[in-house]
Amino acid sequence: MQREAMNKVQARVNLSDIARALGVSAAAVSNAMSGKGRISEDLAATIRKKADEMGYVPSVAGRALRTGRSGVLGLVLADIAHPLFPQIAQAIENAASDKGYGILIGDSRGDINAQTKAISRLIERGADGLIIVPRHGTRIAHINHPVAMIDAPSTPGNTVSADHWDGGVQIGSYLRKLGHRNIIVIGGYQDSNVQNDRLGGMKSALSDSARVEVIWVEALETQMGSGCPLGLVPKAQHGVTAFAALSDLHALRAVTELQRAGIDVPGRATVTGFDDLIWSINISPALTTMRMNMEEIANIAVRALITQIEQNSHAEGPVPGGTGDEEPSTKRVPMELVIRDSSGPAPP
Amino acid sequence: MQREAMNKVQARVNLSDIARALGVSAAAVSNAMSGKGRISEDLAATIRKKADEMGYVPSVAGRALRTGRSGVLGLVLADIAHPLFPQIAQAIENAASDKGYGILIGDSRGDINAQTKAISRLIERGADGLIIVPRHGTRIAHINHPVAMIDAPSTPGNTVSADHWDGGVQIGSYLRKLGHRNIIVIGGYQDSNVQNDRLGGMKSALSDSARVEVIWVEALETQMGSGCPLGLVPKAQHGVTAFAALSDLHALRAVTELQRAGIDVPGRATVTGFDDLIWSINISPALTTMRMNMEEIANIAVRALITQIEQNSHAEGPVPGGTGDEEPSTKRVPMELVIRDSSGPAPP
DNA sequence: AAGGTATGCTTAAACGATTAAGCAAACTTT
DNA sequence: AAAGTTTGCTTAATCGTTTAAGCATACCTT
Repeated sequence: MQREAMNKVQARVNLSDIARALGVSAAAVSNAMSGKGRISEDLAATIRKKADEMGYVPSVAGRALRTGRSGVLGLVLADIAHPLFPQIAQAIENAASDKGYGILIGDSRGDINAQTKAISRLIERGADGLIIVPRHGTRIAHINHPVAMIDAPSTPGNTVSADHWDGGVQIGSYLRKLGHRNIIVIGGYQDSNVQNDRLGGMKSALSDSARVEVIWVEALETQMGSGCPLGLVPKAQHGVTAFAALSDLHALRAVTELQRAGIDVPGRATVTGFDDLIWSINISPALTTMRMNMEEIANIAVRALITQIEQNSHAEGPVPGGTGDEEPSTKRVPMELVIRDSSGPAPP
Repeated sequence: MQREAMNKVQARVNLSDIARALGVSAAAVSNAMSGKGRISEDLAATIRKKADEMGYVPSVAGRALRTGRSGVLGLVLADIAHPLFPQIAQAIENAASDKGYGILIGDSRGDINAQTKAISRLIERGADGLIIVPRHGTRIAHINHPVAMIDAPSTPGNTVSADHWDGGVQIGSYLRKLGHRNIIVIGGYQDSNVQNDRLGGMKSALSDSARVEVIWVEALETQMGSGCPLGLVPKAQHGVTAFAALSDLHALRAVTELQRAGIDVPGRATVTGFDDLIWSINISPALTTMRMNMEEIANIAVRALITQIEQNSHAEGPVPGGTGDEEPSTKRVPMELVIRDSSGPAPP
C-alpha cells in the first residue's frame, strides 16, 4: 500500500528522467530546452514534446546553483504600508514576471537601519538585483549589486522616476488658468525629494502670478498632535481659493475638512492632489490629481535592472562606465493631469 | 591589471573556504553552523568565529538544492492594488522574516485563471508554501502544496481569518446602543464571503431593533456608471440616521457624499466603516471603523504554514489527517471597534 | 583489561541544472 | 580520396550545501 506501485506519486521530473525516457543524455535535454548548444531540430522537438508530457518543470535551485543567478529581483520598500505601494508593487510584479523574474519583497518600515538589513537579506536570499523605492530623504549606502531606483533623484545608479517637477508645473499652470491667485500647498515631509520636486514645479509655474503658502503636515502634527485639523477653513475664509496637496492623502484631508465646515468644493475652494490613489475617483467630489505612469516606470526600472544583471554575468567585476548601449542612468516619466470634480475656476 | 592580484575581489565565501582556512572538513563547518551533527563546542566556536570574520553567507541555492526547501513563501493576492494589501503584505513579510523566510509575491489582478497561473509560477519558483488571500468568491483549485488561507472561510486547508461576523455584531450593537433604528448598510460585491459575514453579523445584532437596508455598490455602478452617487442624501433626509459601510472605502464615499450636501457627520448621520485603512484617522471627521489584527492573523498563518512545511519534509507524501499536534484548521481572530468622530447618537 | 558505547571528526555521495571538452559520423573542400 | 570542417551527440566536471556512513580515539562499564 505504501509503495508507489499503482499511484505514480512521481516526485518531480528532472532532466535525467526525460533523458532516460528517451535514451539520450541529460545534456541533450538541457540543450533542447534552452535552445543553446548544438542539437538537431528533430531531436529537440521530440525532447520538448516528451518534457511537456512528463510535466517537466526546471528546478530553480539546480539552475541557480549552476549559473549563479536566481531569476528573482528584490523589491525594497521604505514602508510597505504606504498607500502608493500597491500600484508600485503591482506594476513591478507585472513587468518582472513578463521577463521571467519573480519578486521578493523587503520592507524596512521607514527605518534606515532596517532598510540596510532588508537589502542584505534580499541579497543573501539570492536576488539577482534590487529595485529600491526610498522614501523622504533616505540615502542608500553603496551596494555592490545591480540596482534600479525609483523616485530617488540624484542617487548613483540607474534611476527612474516620475517627472514630479513637471507634474508640479502642470498643476500650477492649471490652477493659474483657472484664475487662482492665492494658493496653499499642503505637503507631508519637508525633506522628501519627491514632494520638493513637486513643490518646486508648482512654484515655478505660479510664482509670478499667485501668492503661494506651504503647510507641512508632518511638522504641524508633531506640534499639534496627530490627526489635528490643518486650519484650512480660516484660510478659505480669508481669500485662499485653492488647496494643492502634494499627495492625495492630504488632498483627502483638505476636502473633508473644508466640506465639514460647509465650504463647497470646488464652488468656493479648489482642491487638487497627487498620485491618483485608488479611492480618489470615488470620493465626492472626485479628486483632480496628477497620475504617475507606474507601468512605464516599472518597465523601465525592470529593464534597466535586467540589463545590468546580464551585463554583470558576461563581464567580470564592476561594470565599466558607459559602453554606449545602456539606458540613460536617470529617466523621467511624464505625469498626467487628471481633471475631475474637485477643481474649478476661482470664485470672483 | 585584470587579474585579481591586489584587489581581493573575493567572489563569495563558501563552506570549503572556511574549512580550508582552518584545516578542517567542510562537513565540520556545516555542522558547526547548523548545530546539528556531532561536533565539539570548542571547534564549533572557532569555526563560527572564522566564518564571521570571513563574512560567510550560506548559499540559498546550494542549500535549496540539497534540502529541497527554498526558505521562501509565496504570497498570492487576488489583487495587489486593493488598499487593504499593504497591511497584509507588511504583516506577512514581518512574520515570515522573523521565522527566516522570504516572501515572493504573486498577483492575479482579480482574474481566476491568472490566479491559478500565479500559484503555479510561485510553486515553480520553489516556494515552500503559499499564503493565499482570495477575493470575493474566488475558489482555489486543490493544490498539492502547503497552503494557508487568509479570509477565505470554508476553504480546505489551514485558514485564518478575522472574525468578520463578530465584527459585524460589534458594529451592530454599537449602533443600536447609539439609538439608531433606521440603518443603511453599504457593501461592495454581493458575493464576497467577507462582506456577507460582516453583514450577517450586523443584521443579527440589529434585526430585532432596527430597519436595515443594504446597498451593493458594485451592482449599482454597473447600472449607473462607475463613481455614481450612492443616493444617500435623500435617504438621510427621510429618516435614515446611520450608514454602516462594509469597507472604509465605501464609508469614505458616504462621508463625502453626505458632507457635500451639507449633512453633518455625525450630527445628522453616523457613518462607520471596516478595515481601518491608513487614511481613516486623517479624514474629517475621523472614521469610526472595525480594525483587524493583521499582525496576529499573519503570525498564525505563517506559523501554520511553516508547521505544514516542516511536517511534509519529515513524512513523505500527503500529510495524514489529524495527528493531534496541529493548529486548528480554521481560526478566527477578533476584530476591534475603533470609535472616532464619524459616529454619534441618533438625532431625535 | 577486555568489551562496549560515546564522541569528534572525515569521506563521499547526493540534489538538478549547465557547459566546456571530446569524439564520432557526415559533410565539404581541393 | 585525403584533409579539413561542421554537425550532433555524450562524458564529465561543476556550482555549495547537507547528511549518511565510516573510522579512529577516548571514555565507561564490569
